[in-house]
Amino acid sequence: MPRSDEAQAFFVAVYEAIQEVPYGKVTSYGHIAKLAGYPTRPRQVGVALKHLPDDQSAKFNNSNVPWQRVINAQGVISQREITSGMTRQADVLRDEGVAVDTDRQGQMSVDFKEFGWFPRVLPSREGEDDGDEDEEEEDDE
DNA sequence: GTTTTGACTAGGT
DNA sequence: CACCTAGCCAAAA
Repeated sequence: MPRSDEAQAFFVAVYEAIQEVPYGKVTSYGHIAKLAGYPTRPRQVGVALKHLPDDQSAKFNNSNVPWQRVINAQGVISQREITSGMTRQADVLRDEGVAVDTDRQGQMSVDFKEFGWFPRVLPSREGEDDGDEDEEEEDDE
């Protein structure tokens, strides 16, 4: 629970933005920040998620906010204090049909190209030179 | 009160 | 490509 009203407003904006992420897709903290109207605070998005209530009776909680669809701009599930949380996130994503690959360093990455929400959050614009790019869908803003 | 931390990012070296 | 830095700002210490 945020202490100030201001922070609470931010939390709410973030949670609502996250609820817009479609099933089976992922997006970045930065993109959520922009969508919520606070383009300079991707970091605080992480804070909001960290404090997402488990309490199912709360207006926003870990079952009505698809927290698992938010990963970092590099397409990787961010490391956090509670390591098991990462595993759980990967698990839930796979359950949605999102392919999560774990590399040697224990980094769990998602192929943004295939599962990214908005194309503009792609970490890099590879493949545009040879035209294998699968082009974007449309979005609204 | 003040200081440190951190589920981030874009840009610079 | 691998690091480093500066912004960021709510929580926790």
